[in-house]
Amino acid sequence: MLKTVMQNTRKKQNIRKKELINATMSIIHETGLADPTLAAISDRAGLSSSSIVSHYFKNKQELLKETMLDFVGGFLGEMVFRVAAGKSPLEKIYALIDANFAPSQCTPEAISVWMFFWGRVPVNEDFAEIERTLEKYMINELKQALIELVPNEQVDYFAESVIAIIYGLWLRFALDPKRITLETAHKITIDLVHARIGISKP
Amino acid sequence: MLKTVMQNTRKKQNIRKKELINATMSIIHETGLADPTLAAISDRAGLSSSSIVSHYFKNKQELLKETMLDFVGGFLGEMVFRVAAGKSPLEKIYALIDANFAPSQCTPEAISVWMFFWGRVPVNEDFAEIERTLEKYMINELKQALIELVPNEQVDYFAESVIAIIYGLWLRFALDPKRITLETAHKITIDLVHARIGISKP
Amino acid sequence: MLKTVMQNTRKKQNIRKKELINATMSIIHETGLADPTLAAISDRAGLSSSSIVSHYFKNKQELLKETMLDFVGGFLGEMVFRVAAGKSPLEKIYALIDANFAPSQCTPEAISVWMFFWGRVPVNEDFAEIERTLEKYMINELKQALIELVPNEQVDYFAESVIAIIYGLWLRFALDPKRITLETAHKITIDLVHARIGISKP
Amino acid sequence: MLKTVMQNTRKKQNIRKKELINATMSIIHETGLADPTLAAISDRAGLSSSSIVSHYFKNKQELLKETMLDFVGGFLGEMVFRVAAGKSPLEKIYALIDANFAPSQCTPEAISVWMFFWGRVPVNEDFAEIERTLEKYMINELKQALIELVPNEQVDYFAESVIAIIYGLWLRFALDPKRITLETAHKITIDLVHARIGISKP
DNA sequence: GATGAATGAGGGTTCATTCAT
DNA sequence: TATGAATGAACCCTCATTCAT
Repeated sequence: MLKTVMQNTRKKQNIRKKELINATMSIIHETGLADPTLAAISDRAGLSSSSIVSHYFKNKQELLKETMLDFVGGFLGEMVFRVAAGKSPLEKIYALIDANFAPSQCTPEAISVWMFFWGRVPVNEDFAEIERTLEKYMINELKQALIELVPNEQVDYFAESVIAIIYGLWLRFALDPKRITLETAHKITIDLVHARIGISKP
Repeated sequence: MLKTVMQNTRKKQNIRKKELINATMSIIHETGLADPTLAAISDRAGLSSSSIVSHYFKNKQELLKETMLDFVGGFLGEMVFRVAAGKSPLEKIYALIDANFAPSQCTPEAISVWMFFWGRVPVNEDFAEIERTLEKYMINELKQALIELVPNEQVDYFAESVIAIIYGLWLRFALDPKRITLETAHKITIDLVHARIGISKP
Repeated sequence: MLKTVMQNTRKKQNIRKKELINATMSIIHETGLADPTLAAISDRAGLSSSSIVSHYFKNKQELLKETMLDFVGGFLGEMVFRVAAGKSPLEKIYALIDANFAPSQCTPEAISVWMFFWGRVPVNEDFAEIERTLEKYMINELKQALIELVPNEQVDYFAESVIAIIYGLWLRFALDPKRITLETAHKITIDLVHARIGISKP
Repeated sequence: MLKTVMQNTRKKQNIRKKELINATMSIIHETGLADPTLAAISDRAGLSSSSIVSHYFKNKQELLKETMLDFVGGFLGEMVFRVAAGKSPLEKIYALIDANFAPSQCTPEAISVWMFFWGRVPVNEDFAEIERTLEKYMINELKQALIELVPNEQVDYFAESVIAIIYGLWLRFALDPKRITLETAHKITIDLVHARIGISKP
């Protein structure tokens, strides 16, 4: 009985936290990557005062960190899941690419948040740590697949190529979504893989 | 006589402006991509008061805009010059890639300024306009070279691939310079071009 | 029966109040005489929410007032008891001095609370009233003893001297406990009494 | 010429700083030893916004520290001067006592500031350092005089007695100025000295 | 009785900008 | 040209208090 109450409380609290996190992402998108203010965030979340934030998060930085953990973590989870479902090495690579260009990552809001995140990585140690984790997982999954497709000594090099093209297309897309469609971006990446693997197997 | 005085004055004024622009870049680098404050900038420029800035620039935004014009313009000029020196289409492409990984663009400070610039493009219309110009020139030079190397209908697609990999490697390098050397980044780009052209000419 | 329940309830309530009062003193000591926050106090008392305080006290000021009543009242009671036990006028004066330097008043926490109290007297009317009561009792006890030792017209003057030296040594001790030991402080006061009475009876 | 300008500027700045310091003391007195707010201070100084304070002081703590340096320093200077003017050891002790009860230290505002200062010494390290300096000088002057009046081994003990009675009377006076006049306080101290020296020379 | 949610006021600080000199 | 003075807006954060459960 007590347990139920506590779970409900816990759940309720998490719901409100999630609402604030969502509000944060929403505001980041809306104000164009500028530092979101707590006032705007709490207003968006339907709360009346910015002081409520400290009820749920230690401070602004903590809110931002948890927002990114939620966001990047969501992507990471989806990616790992997709890759795991790949039957062959090549399929796994495709899955990884697909994850990067998945609809959930391509909404205007998601793009804004990614840009916000990347732009702050060099300044924000919390963000940097998240980025390191993200990159570790991505590069790891990629290498595990590549190792069966290319000579050992070329794995690192190929992995870097694939990651780079994904990041690059993402950046291009974010800088001006009208310049390139996601489909094209997706295709370019796949083609690159083909080309690289093609020339690596004489 | 008066003209000479005015020219001197004008020249002097430009010198001071350049000093402030350099100070701006210096501070951007030092404070880690955070919004530089006028106080920090004027201090770095050896001026004692931040109010002096409005003698040379309308406001902070104007200073930032001119800083980016100076910085991005410098890169653009160098790039155009290098490409023009290329004897063949392929050489021109190499030249364009070389320009992107040129030493002048790879100092820690230059990397910081690039990141600052890119991160603000979605927020700052002035920056966005500069970015559009930059991209127009780059893509133009690239296409002029590609048109002689690949079928017409593939030019856009190839150009986008090359630009994307450059941007991607840049982003990777900026996020963590220790993860990849510029030499590797350079080589990956060149290899990509080879691979793409390779598979496009069976 | 009902009465018993109510008494128990009343007793329980008083226990909780006392816990909060103790917590208040504990926090005052720990945070170094700064204004204690209700959050810190309720946390120290083992309660999870600061809002519980208003169940037991009207508001923060009331809690502080009752804390001081408890603390100063404790000292006052002890002092009155000690003085009453004195057999002669001189013994009563000694008892009064002893009470001021009694172990219970000399713990680091007690010193902090005294300092907090004195420092707030000029600001806090509740505290001021408590201080007036304290002083009234002390000076009264002192004068009743002195009246048998010195000429009538000098009683006020002597009383003031003794009280002042006690307060002064206390302040000195509180400002830096390492500068003077309590034993020395005690001795100085006794000596003063001797000296004063000595010269008053040629 | 330039020097004159700089001096004027410097002087002007110091004038404004002094105004803010005076405003701080004024507000401390008026709001009854509570932490003065920058808004109240700048308002009192005739400035419109609290932000101006950071033009002259790093932050609030710095303003408070300099206020106390100014205030306590003023007393210390006066005391040292008075003591130096004393012709004999006894005169020097009288001078020290006089300094403590000098009119400049006995205005209602001065009393408030002293109470504010003492109350914060245990919390504020800057204040503590000032207090240590003050006490060092006072005790030093006192001992130099006492050494010619009482046996060597009693100097410390006597000095502590005198300081304590001064502090005590001060505290008494501050807690309720109506309870004791400064004249009486002064007389009590002098009498104590007589009494102590009297009994020390059998 | 006890908890967590929510509010609103207030404070210190930063900063771009304007103005007088 | 250059400086220092001054302003006002904005922001984050703390905290006592109230309310529903």
